[in-house]
Amino acid sequence: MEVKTVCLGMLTDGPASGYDLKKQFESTFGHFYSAGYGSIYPALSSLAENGFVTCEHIPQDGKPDRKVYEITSFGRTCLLNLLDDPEPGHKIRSDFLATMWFAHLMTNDQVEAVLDSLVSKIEFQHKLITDIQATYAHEWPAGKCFVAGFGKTMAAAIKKYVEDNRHMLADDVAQKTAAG
Amino acid sequence: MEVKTVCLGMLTDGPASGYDLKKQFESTFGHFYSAGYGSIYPALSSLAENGFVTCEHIPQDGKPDRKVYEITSFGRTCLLNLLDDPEPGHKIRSDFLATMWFAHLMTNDQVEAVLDSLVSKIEFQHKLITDIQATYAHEWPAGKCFVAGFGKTMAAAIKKYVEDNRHMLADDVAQKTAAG
DNA sequence: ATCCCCATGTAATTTGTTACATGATTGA
DNA sequence: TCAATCATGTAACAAATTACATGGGGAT
Repeated sequence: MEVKTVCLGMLTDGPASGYDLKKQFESTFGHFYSAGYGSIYPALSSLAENGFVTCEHIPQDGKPDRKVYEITSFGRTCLLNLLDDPEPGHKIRSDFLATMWFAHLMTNDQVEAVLDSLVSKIEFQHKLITDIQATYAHEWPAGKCFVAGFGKTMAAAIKKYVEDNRHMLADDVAQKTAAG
Repeated sequence: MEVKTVCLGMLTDGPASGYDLKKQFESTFGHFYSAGYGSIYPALSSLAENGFVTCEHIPQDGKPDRKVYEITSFGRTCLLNLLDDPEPGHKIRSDFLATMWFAHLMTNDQVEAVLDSLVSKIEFQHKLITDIQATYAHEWPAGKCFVAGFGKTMAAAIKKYVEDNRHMLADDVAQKTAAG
């Protein structure tokens, strides 16, 4: 699913600016989808050009005009078609796991540092989702609750797996050292 | 981490062709990193051009020459540097979760179909890792065991989460129907 | 017959990332 | 005074995906 489609979907919750959408990409979508301004702004322009959304320019003092986008009924219809894929992807691109695959080529300290970094990122992610849930979950439809719960469950599973199994890696390095 | 680096790393297990590496991307790397021929062949050419690997052309009858690549000691040194990043990424790009985020815009049947598709993909992935473990785990260093275990644990956690929580989504659609 | 496996590669296209460019307001 | 927040956008670049192009051998 491209950034365009996600932006269009986000606008079903009400009108918003590119800046607003970026915040949503960082918060609620942070654990499964990312997009920067360089993708969002062109996506919104393109959506507006093609009549999926309308754009209202709101002048502000000292800042560029705030451009608030609103989904059109045409946009809504198209969104439903775009969401219709019965087999949406779920892809992991993990440099972390790729690195661990080659752990035997690294020093114990390097491996430990990588593991620590992952755990702290995952803890941050878990906390972020928890905070967002506390604020918004009461007004969310089931799908959003499902997604947030998914993120927390994965974060918890990753943390537990790493903590339960990181000793394997240390042991392996120790053996290398003993053998070498 | 780019495809080039992963290919270089794979070659530390011994000489291999692009075709061989592709199989590895589909099997052991399947759950966390993907690459097609369109990325792999150019990556190997580039590695050879820059002296990270050597290439032996093995003539075959009826088929194109098999090109077997072997890592050089220079390539090995560079690989260690490339693996040195203490904060490797771990990114999810989930059209599945994005779709579920908008579940309230979809019909119950659509949501169910998406969920079924994910579960069957995840089951396939879990089985694939299990089969590979059965064949290779005894000769694997700890890092590879860690990565395979990670994949299985995630697959199991996803399956359980979806099965335990999919009723939420059905209920939500039922409410929509009752309300509309 | 037909399909899958073997085996390589290029080129066009799509997509996204990063760096650049600007600049006022607000709170610590 | 310094960092963060607000607010937009373009252009260059990097990277990967997809489609195209070829073709024999072996199994069912």
